[in-house]
Amino acid sequence: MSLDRVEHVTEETPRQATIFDVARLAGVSHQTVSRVVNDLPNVRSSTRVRVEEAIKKLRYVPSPAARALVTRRSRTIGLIATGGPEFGPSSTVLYFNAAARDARWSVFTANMTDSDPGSIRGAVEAFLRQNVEGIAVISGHEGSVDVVAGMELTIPLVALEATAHAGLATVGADQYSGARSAVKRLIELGHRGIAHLAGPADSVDARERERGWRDELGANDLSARVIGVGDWTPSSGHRFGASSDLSGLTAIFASNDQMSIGLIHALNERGLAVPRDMSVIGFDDIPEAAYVTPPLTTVRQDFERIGRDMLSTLLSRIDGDRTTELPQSLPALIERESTGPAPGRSAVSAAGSTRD
Amino acid sequence: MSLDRVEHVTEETPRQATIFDVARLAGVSHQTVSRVVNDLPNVRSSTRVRVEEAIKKLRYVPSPAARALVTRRSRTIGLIATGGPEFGPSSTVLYFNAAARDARWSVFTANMTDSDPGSIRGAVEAFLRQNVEGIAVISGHEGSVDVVAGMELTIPLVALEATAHAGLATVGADQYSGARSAVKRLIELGHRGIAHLAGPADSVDARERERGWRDELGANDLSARVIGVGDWTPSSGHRFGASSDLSGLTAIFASNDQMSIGLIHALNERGLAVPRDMSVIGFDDIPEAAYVTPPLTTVRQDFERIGRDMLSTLLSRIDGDRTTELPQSLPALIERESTGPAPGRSAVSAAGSTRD
DNA sequence: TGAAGAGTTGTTAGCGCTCACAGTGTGCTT
DNA sequence: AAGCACACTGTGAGCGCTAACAACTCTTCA
Repeated sequence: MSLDRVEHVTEETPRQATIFDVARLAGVSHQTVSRVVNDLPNVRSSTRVRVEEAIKKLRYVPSPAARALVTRRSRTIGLIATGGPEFGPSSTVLYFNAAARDARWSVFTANMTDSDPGSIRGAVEAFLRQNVEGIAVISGHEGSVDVVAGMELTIPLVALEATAHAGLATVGADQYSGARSAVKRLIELGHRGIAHLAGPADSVDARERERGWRDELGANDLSARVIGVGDWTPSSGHRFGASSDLSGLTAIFASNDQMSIGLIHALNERGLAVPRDMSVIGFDDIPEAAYVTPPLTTVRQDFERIGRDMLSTLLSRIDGDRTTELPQSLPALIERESTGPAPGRSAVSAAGSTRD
Repeated sequence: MSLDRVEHVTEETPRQATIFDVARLAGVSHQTVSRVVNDLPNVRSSTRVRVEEAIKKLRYVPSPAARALVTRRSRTIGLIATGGPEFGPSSTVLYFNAAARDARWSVFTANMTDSDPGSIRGAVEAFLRQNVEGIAVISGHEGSVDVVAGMELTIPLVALEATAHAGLATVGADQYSGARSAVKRLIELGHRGIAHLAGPADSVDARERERGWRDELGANDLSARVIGVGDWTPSSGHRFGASSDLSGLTAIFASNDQMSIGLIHALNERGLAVPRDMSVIGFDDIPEAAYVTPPLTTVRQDFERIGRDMLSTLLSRIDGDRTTELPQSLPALIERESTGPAPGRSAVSAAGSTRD
């Protein structure tokens, strides 16, 4: 007596119905039930209906464990996210998850505030043990992706990156062009001394933004100067804003909005008004950006699209399709009030290369 | 060809080693291997060592699918998170995940931007199918928890809430006291007309903050006025800041920092300086709070602690321990520059109840 | 009319693991 | 010297499912 689910006076055992229970009720073999459940052909429609009714009646749901055991598939993805609760990555994670839910895939998440190789490897191993069919990495730190890529997995890997990475699928926004468009606008406004407040050195996005800034300046024969390398936080923006030498500068392109906010605050503390004395431009367009003082000019990224693109790329890789193009979205410049015309040339002492 | 490293000439079958492979190599039965793997007693230490060596040599990892199939345990948790990428919930989710990883549990996440009952039920059902052993709900919307609670699950459920919910475990910060302390400080500063910019009506946290504000005013015989019910976003704060009748008011307690930022911006647009004409106090202490203009006085919540508390509460519930006390952390008032002494009484026309 | 063929259904054997229980050997007691 | 408890180890069954194949029931057309 193994299948006796009753036996209890009242105390109903809520044991899940199995494929055999359904088979018995529908008067077919368990295999036929399996066929119906998996939507395979060659089942008479009258039989199918009978089985479906039994399924409904017994509230049968297939056991993923049993299924995974025999098929070696899990319909499950592992997601590695490093970094703190910054707006951008958080949003991407959120929409990646939402997209997976829509596609009826489950996702395991491993969050870690740091990104040391050991933790990442441990997380990947845990995922592997869970039979995930693909891994996604949403990380600011470039190293994270390399660690995972270096593990030579046999399952697909997708990373959030601004540039193509040797041999692995990356999805993201075109940080480079976004940065160039920001700097271009500054130049149009008459600025010549345009500094950069960079993001962390191990972030590809940060490097791409810096490269865009540098190239746009170079294309206009303007000289480039980095006033600091921050860590994305407002407090790092504040730190460099407070301590940097600002001579010859009329504009600063910060690598994200949060640092811009800290930077502007520090500028104000030094008696510099934005944008009168100094224009500031950020990156991301966080929800607060429009409401700080002054409202921030920034480059908007579509995090929802990036998250969803990552998922669909990963899913098509899992389906064996390695040819699909990798999506790259184009960030858009949002002009608000932290930027304005360059102040009178008097202030632009270092703009020796003004020759446009 | 991108990640295809396989295809090696020798055609090694990379089939995962099973418990039987280990048993054969170690010269014991599979059951003994199982004992070693599960750290059960009654295994001679020399045997144990031999088995461990075999495990290492074969790179054996137990199959969770097989294990789950027989034990009906999965060492897995389902996490439901609703709402957008706001700082608070995102942080809680992040630290909950991190804590789970530390405890060697896996977590499935279902993110949804809305919180309609159908989606939530669907997510819970998916979790159940995956044999999760517990469910956590991190949601601004009160309804979300009720939906899950209403499903009468047999597995433990933990929710992020400010108040005890009928019969289910909730973890959170004491929003009520946090709010009271904020309002108390405002009163100490001489304010009498202290309005509230509320959070969404379906948020328990929002209601608790409002209740704290109201009670503290009542305790001081001050009258209460809500200038709007926002949705946590800066833009809703801005909307109410722009349109509200502010007569008789010298301070506003906003239900979160983001709305405070929008609110202050609107105030400035109306020619009101903060804190000279109006003090504003927020809630959460988001990273930007210290760097906006003026730096925001706010009530700090320890999201890391909340996330970790949620996990440990859930885990102890899963272990059958229903008696553990539910952690409640106490938010701390952080006083910065968006609050100041009440302006001259001349402006306080509606403060008829000024009698202390 | 019957045999090939297509459509439909059932049977069996695992997937990799744990559980329950049945053994085996060792030391200690009487 | 027999008995017994205890530590250790092995055997068999079965978790719920799918894959492979066997078997059965109709058509259909020579």
